[in-house]
Amino acid sequence: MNLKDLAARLGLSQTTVSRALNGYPEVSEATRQRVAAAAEKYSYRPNTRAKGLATGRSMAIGHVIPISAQHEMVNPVFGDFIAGAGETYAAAGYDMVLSLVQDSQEKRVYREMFAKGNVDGIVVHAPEMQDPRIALLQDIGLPFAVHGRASDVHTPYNWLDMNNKNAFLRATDFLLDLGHKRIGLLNGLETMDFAHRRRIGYVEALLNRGLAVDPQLMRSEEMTENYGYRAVRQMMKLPNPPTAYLVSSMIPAIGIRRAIHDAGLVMGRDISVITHDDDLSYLRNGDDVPLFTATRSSVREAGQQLARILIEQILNPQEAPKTKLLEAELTVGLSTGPNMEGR
Amino acid sequence: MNLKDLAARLGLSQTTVSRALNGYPEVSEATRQRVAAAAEKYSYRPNTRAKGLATGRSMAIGHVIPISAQHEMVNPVFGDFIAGAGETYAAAGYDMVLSLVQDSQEKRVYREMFAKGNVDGIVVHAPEMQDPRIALLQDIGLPFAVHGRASDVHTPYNWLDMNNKNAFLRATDFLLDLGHKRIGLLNGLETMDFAHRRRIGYVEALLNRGLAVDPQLMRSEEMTENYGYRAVRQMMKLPNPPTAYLVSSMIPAIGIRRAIHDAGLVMGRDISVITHDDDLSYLRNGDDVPLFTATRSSVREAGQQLARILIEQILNPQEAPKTKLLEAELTVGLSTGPNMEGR
DNA sequence: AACGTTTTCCAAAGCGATTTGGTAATCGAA
DNA sequence: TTCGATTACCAAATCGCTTTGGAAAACGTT
Repeated sequence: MNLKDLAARLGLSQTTVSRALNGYPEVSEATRQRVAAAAEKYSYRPNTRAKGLATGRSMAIGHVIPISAQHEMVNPVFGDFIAGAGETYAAAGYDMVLSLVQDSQEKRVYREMFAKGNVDGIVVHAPEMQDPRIALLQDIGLPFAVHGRASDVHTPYNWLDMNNKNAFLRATDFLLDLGHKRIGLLNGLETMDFAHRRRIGYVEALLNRGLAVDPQLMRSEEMTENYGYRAVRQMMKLPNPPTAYLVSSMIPAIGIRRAIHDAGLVMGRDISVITHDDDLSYLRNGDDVPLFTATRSSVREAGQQLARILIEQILNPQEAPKTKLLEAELTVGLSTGPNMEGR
Repeated sequence: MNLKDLAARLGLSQTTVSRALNGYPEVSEATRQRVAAAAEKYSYRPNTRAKGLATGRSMAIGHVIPISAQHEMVNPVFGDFIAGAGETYAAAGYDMVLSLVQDSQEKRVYREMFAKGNVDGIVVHAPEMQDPRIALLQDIGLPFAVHGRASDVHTPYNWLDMNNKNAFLRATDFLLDLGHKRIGLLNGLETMDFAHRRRIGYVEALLNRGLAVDPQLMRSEEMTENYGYRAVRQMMKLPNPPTAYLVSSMIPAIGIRRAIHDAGLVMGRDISVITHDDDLSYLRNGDDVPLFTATRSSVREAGQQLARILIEQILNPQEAPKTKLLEAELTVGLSTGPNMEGR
């Protein structure tokens, strides 16, 4: 059933039917009712492509997920972020189109998306410190919003970020307050902007107390379970091993827990662990009592809010970019305790 | 830059330019070259919506992700499946459009997707035993392919499934061969078809050896880490607790590991665990030695192959539906050992 | 040279919506 | 009664592509 048929069935012109359905005023209330009823009856839905062609908008938003050639890992955070964004899109009538792209091809894909006109805007994932995608998208003139920030990009753009530096500063402070002096940092890849900011927070907290920053205690890798396990096993062999660890995600934190157990120690008593917790739906941090002491910030909520920012930008292209910084919440769980060394 | 402009610049008709770019024969090789060069130079890309309107195809495939109201969890498997499917789509020139939908609304969404014509086909996720979506999609006449199967649906349709029954039968056999008599089953939600089949495999293995099936040893819940922990803690309190566990995914398996440790026991020595492993990129089962004994089947590969099946169906709508059953591979890791009870 | 084929191109008609630029019909006020 | 304004509708243009139905030019054959 298309507009033409529907109009014919109603004995009206396509114009009138279209106007009636789209809420334009130049249609009498009576016919509007009649049209609405018929549309319902024949379950008429305007063809997306035709509508898009006529209006010049596609009512779709693109998410380009870079798959790096070396470590072809899908960010585990991705599912929940998408779920959040998807809720907002659905409510606003937007579709979400996903492209999985080799990161070498990413720029080409952005240009193509614009040229082919199949999205009205783009969400940029996993920004690096001087991420070239931002300048590219500004250059192209395609509305976009970034999940995170790029430290070395200084032109304004839409972003939503968790306050990574502050979260890790507070977490480190918390461990220092418990008497820990040697704290291992298991960071994500520090080419990623978020990881870079986290390290800054960690370092700043140490320096604030006049403590030395030991490169041997700092790691930066992709956040897998094994990474947590391996890194901690190795650091434990140091002459002066850490008494506490700060880790970037629940998944390596689980690996840390395993390493601690394997060494015959107890997490929270012998060794303290704080993790960042993205509040993933399938990896809840304990039922009532949080398992890990953690800085928590819901990635799903981030998805919701960033989607809203982008949609607003699309609707009002002249408006200045919006930014939002979410603060993480520090919840104390069972994985931390006072430094018992030398008691 | 659109077709009209490009044709004007070349002094050719839109027809000729279109044909040249789409590889039709009625264009001389010389002008084809000329057109290709100009298209490249002005980086011309046909507008997706216009092309779709003209051809009647949208070159997009829909994935409807149901979000159930009770437990609004995003399946952790989802990211990797999408990654696999995405590779195939990209290679074949298809876009992927995602809809996150409250499961109560799901049927409406399928109908709308068809009516609005914004996808050429659909991938059905997480089928239940008598999944009504299959009949619905057949009724609508929209090409689709199912990741998994629906036991109670007997009309032919495209599907790709892992041999869940066989995997769990073999895993159970493996534990029985090690001398375990009481084996706990931590299954996924058994309204899901895959979980139902897994239970059948488990039960069949027990019955084959004339062993009783104890309902107290069988659980069926959403596959979170806490689920694994809680269930095993509880089963351990039984007068006659299991000496081994069979679990549906790595994530609850990690919870089981925690429960075993917390009880002061050693996994693989005191208690054996076998898990199914979807081979997720961010949850590898150990580095060189597998951590868990597991039945493994790559969900990413499943995504790739199912996407291929669907695309074929779209291109040849008259062809009979295709099906594919992947066998899981049993890899022995550190989490299993002989039953030491009473030695 | 004549004639049928093949090659190479083009004008125009779609695809299914929105939107522009109207026109009758009705209404109110002078 | 007349005339401008308002109401309620419509025909046709438009978005950017593909595709149909030619038609002119080149070619081959006799």
